[in-house]
Amino acid sequence: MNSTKKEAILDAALNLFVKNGIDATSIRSIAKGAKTAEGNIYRHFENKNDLAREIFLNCTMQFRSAFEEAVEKKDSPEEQISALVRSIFDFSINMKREFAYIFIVFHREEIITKETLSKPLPKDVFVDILKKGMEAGDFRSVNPDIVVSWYVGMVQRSFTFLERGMTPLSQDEVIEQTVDAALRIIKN
Amino acid sequence: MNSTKKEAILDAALNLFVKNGIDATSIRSIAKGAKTAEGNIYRHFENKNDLAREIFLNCTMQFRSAFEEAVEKKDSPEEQISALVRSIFDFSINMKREFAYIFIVFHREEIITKETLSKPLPKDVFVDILKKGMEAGDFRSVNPDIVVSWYVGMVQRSFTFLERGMTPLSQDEVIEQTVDAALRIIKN
Amino acid sequence: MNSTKKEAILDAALNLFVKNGIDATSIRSIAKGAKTAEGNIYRHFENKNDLAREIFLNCTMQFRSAFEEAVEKKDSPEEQISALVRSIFDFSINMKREFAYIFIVFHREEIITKETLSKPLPKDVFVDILKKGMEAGDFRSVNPDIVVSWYVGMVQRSFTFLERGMTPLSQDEVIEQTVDAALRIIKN
Amino acid sequence: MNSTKKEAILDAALNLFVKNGIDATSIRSIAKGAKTAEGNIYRHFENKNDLAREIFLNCTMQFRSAFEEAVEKKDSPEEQISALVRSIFDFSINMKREFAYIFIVFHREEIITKETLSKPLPKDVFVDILKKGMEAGDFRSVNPDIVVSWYVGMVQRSFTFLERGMTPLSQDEVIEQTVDAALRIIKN
DNA sequence: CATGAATGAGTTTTCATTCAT
DNA sequence: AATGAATGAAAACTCATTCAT
Repeated sequence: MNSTKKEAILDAALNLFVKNGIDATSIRSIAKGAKTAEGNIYRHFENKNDLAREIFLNCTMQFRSAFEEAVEKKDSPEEQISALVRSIFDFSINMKREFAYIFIVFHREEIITKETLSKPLPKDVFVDILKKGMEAGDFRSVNPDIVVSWYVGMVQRSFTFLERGMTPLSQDEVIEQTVDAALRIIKN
Repeated sequence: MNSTKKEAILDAALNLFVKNGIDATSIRSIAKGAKTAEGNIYRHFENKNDLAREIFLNCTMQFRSAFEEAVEKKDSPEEQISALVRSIFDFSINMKREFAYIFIVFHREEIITKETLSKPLPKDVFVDILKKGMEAGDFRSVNPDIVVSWYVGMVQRSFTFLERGMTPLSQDEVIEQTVDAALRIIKN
Repeated sequence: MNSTKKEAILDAALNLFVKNGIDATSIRSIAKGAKTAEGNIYRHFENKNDLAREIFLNCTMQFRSAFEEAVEKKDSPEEQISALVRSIFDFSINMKREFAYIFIVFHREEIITKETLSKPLPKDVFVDILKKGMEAGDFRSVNPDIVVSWYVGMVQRSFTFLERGMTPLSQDEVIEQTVDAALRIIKN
Repeated sequence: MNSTKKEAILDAALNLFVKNGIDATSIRSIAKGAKTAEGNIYRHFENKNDLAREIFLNCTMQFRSAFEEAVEKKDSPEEQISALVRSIFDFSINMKREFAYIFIVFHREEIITKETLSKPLPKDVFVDILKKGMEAGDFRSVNPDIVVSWYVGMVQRSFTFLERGMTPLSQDEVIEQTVDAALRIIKN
């Protein structure tokens, strides 16, 4: 499945980081999971933080790609926003590890340096669509950055409620209603 | 400030947990912060997780109290919801440590056991108001649990964007617009 | 049951020392077992070793008393030796804690100082009978100290074999045969 | 002397365990004695109990080998039993650490699990010779397991008396008389 | 007399990282 | 390139002992 040792290491590390947390994951357990030797990890990554950072960049890239794909198939801004919100849910379900990981590391400044955040981020796709929709008069005028932050927060937290059994709704109901709420926020 | 050693320990631990994360905070550093001996922490708490759990319960209790106070002064459901959303922001600003801490521990199952979640939670206050507003016809009919999850997610993530400099808006602007968006979601 | 706190402490300590070992028994657990406070133990004993030493002296005194009682009822040296060997078994069964404890501490020089061994010891009773039996011509001439050491060793180890299920014999069979063997060793 | 680090650890640990007891021996002191780092001990052994267990197995293997060698050179059962009892003394003198250690750990169930005792034990050699001697009519009929337990107990305790200065006999006298007594127990 | 909070040195164990092979 | 033994600092936690109340 993993063509190279490096990929095997990245994959094993992501698994363990999400399952047990970054601090509770030892280099030795990553090496075991990747079926390689401990010392070998240091051939591919400077240290544990460097490894964690590279995983973060992979995850955000995939998140961004998911957004780009979601938008491509749709025409109207409203449909595009629907598709985008839906794609956050899709990502959080199908790429559970990657979605969880992004929020696990996001506030760890030893790992996510300012420089890391200077690369293209997932939210940029969202912001572009919102801007177009506002210009076209489909959406009311709001700062698009804050809208994206609302959307991500809504999905993330409603998903947590779902997982923790804190809401009686089904997964599909949560998705439908969140998409609906997202549009209510910005429609004229 | 801290009348008892136990309070000093709780206070120092909260400081460090929020600043450096729970795993990266050693018992020794907590002892140092509380100006007590390491061993003494174990007289008051079974172990590190037990300490973390007690802090969580303190924080959620305070969060809930903040909600209850916010609601008291207002009459109409709409004003009450505005006040509640605003009080999340207030709490996230004035009780920064407590607010941050709640989300830091929330998904750590070694600390937040099912039993921990069986106690009265902050969101219950919110849910009550939403139900009343729906009955009174002020709000459209949506599952109140999911609405609360949206609100908390919106505030939490927009606050993170604010802190990380990812939005050009001022703090007050973020608050006003988030309160506005919150009402748009549920109004008829 | 324990008329004084001191007795309660001695009793709780003996229990725990035999069950878990001396090192693995904390002052706190003794205090808990004796339903008193930790600090209170230091009112009655200088330190943990002092407590362990006093228990040892109690146990050996009781062991010695058991020997004295066993001898009293018998007349001939042979019957007396039989009764004594039997009484080691009796003691090892009825005063299991005390018997086990004696051998647990015996080689711990921090606890059993040379001075401790200068007091009247259980084996002295044995030695007296053996000497009398030799003088009377009932027993062959052997150093009585070494004979006692054999007897104690035989009982102790055969009892261990019994407890560990390493012999198919019943408890009574082991006792009878050991008494028989003890006599064979010294008879003319 | 120790070709590998692992052997150095085993050797240093045995020294300290016998000298100070297992509980009173810290991993740090073992590491120091073996001239290695503390952490390295955990590469070779799971934990302290695991280390103690491996030492026990080494010791009993050597004890058994000593028995096997002792028997080889002799023909008649009586000579063989004499040689065996003598070899317990030899072992207790020349392999003082190993002999002492066996009895130190024997009753610690965290270390000597039932599984540990399922391996070939020293006493088996003894039992075989006794059985042969009984069949040949040289010895009276007694359960051989209990006889071995007597022998081991006699040697062990008479040796303790010797070391503690509790008998006026010399080492050689103790040995001769114990061998003599051992035969008296089983001869017809 | 009794209590139990406080101390701080000590214990076992883990782990990121290095390096000889 | 790959391995995994070795290192030693640091972690969580324990405990005998003291002492203010």
